[in-house]
Amino acid sequence: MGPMLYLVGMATSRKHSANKSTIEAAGTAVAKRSISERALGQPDPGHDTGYLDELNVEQRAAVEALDGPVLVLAGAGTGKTRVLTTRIAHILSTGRARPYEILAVTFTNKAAREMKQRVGQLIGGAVEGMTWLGTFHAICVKVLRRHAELVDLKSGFTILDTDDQIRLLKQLIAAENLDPKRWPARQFAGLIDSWKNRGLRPDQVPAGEAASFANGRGKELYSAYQTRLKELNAADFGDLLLESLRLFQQNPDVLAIYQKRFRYMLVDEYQDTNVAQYLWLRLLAQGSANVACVGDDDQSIYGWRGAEVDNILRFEKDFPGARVFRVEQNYRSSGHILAAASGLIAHNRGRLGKSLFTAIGDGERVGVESHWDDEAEARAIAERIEELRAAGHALNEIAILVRASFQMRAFEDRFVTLGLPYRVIGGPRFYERAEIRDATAYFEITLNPANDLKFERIANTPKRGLGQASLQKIQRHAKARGIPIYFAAREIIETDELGPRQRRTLADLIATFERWRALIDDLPHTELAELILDESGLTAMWQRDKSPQAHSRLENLKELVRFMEAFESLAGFMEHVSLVMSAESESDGDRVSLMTLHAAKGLEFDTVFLPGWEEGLFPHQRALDESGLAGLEEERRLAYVGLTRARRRAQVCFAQNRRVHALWQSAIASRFVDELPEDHVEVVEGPGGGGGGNFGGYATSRFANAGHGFGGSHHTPGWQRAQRHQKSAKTGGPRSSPTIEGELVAAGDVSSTRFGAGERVVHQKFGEGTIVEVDGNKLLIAFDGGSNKRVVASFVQPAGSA
DNA sequence: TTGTTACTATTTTTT
DNA sequence: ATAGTAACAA
Repeated sequence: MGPMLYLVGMATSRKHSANKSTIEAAGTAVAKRSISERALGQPDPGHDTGYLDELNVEQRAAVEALDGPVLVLAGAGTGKTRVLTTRIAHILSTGRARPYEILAVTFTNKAAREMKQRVGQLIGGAVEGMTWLGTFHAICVKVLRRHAELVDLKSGFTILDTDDQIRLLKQLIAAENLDPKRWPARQFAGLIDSWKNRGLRPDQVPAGEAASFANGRGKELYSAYQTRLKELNAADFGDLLLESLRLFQQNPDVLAIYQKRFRYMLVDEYQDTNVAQYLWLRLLAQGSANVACVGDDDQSIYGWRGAEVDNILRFEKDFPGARVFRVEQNYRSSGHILAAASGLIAHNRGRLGKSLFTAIGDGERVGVESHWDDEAEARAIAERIEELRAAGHALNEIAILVRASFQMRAFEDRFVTLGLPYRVIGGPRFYERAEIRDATAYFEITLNPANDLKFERIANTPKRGLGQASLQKIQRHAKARGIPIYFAAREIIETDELGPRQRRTLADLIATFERWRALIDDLPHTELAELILDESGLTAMWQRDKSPQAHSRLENLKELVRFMEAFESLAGFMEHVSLVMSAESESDGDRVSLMTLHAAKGLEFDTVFLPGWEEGLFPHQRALDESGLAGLEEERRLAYVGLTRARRRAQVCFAQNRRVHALWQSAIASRFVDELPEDHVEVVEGPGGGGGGNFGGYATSRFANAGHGFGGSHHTPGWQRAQRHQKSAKTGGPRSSPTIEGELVAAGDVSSTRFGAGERVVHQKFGEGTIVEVDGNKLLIAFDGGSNKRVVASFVQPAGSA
């Protein structure tokens, strides 16, 4: 069905007659396109603009509109980054600006890196001159370091990470004699963050909101927090933006410098900007007004952390004379997938409207399938993956996108038992891991003893008998003398304030730091780092640790030192650490990717599995409760993002029963499932097609629709239902028999293993255990953690073999 | 000061 | 269920 150029998606927006014309325009685009494309295909005489030939008409128009405000609405897979990078190349090659006169902002370091690299491909070494290409935060830091004194900071200010922030807030809450249980620091951190996202300083917070925390003392507390930050010469992430905004607002002369400097401005993912970023940008754009924002309102999925879709919807009003370009040819997905995604997103009301089309052809329809529960779901998907692999598909081209990270467990369990290589994307970032934070805290104090929060972090890590009692004494002394804790500690060891034992350990610690500090200039920084890791006892601490992750933590520490080699000095490295909170390294091997939908934005795969499309989970109940219709629409955009990640195959599924927390709940299909346009969907119906051998019970756990599921086929005993009613069950089936039918796969590789029953082994995820039974290449292991699992032999190692 | 037990919250996540 | 945290006891 369908013409070569497949047209999909209706621009659905109540407003703008413009959208109507979009539909019509899209209708005629097929014919017009090829003609105008040919017409424009001729190289523009005069300039060396070969890079423009790579673009289609729409992209090219967006690139060539250099003057004045421009909004580029670039749908999923339409070459958004290409437009941005080519635009930069165009500005440079037409001599409109020098590299350092272009401001290009992204949200993530990854995006910044990619942009830099791709601009480099277009224009060569000149990218190095693009000093103002980076994340909002990185650019703000750069500005703030130059003018720190104007916002009550010193140029060497430190950037607080989340841990530091929480620790500080805890202290403040305690100082105000508030019940830390009733007023958790975490929650307050979130509140402050949301204020900062909206560009609100303490005096600007609406009274009602400020009163909502700490018995109405929220505002005072926020204010106290800011004061404390200045005392510590520190800024949190929100401050980077907020303070540079204040800098511009309160110092017109400084603002003028940057307005003049940035002749051209480009913003990536504009739909993700928050109010503070918007205000910041608008101030700067009042200079040259050559601001180009690229984004897709349909992919705005970060509303919950302050992003304002409104920014993109309002663009034409905010930037008078703005021109809007739509880039609508999708180069990623085949027809049915794109059509399904477009049909789904058409249910949203507040959107600018786009009609994506693809020339790739119809391809496969989007599969819709239901399963009995989350385990059956994982089993079925893993099975499909095995099939794809057997058919020659690379695992790297397969992804499973979930709504919430707890869903990953079922898949991980399944993959581990099958021995299917997978990788989890997202999760705790490298620099957020405890061992890395501890290590960097030691580095930081060596460089900068005045960093109180870091000192507090490691004073008793590893445990050295300096508990909170001692720490409090030091803190009190520091406060009384008005000096940083480190120096207070150095003074207090001269007194009898502490017990003799604590006094000695503290003196030791301080002396060690002094010794390290003396070595900064004499020792290569990586060697110093290794020395610090050893002498601090951190290495020993993890070597002693018997938990299954201890080994990987040690690996991480080694990785950290390796990572440092890329920097010139310890100080250079530390500056980097505070801003670049990611260091992905493991991209090796052919693996299935497992991640949240949020983490998937910007990625693409041949095959995408979208499990868990159930009411309450997706759309998530909380999104609905907290944000109503807006929340629902954001969830729908998330579904849209998920579908549009797929190039050739997308498989949606939902479970009829899902364990939420501890108890089983019956689930109903997500409304999004029924919003998919029927013509582009392939429903896997009923148990009829099953009968896959002896394991029919699992192979046939596919029902057309939940709700009507006559789930009681031969292999679905009543215990599930029983479970639902009497949620007492201690040994729910899943736990005690995790992998009854592990035989389904891995049958090809039954070579005996080097293991025997009774041997001690280590598993990366489950820790140590004893082999109970050997069955081909699969081992039944009683893990010390108390669980019995069946695991493929290649996933374990003999215990004790480092 | 450290280790134990009780209690609670549990979407998404960058900088 | 479970993990992370906070109060409590040794």
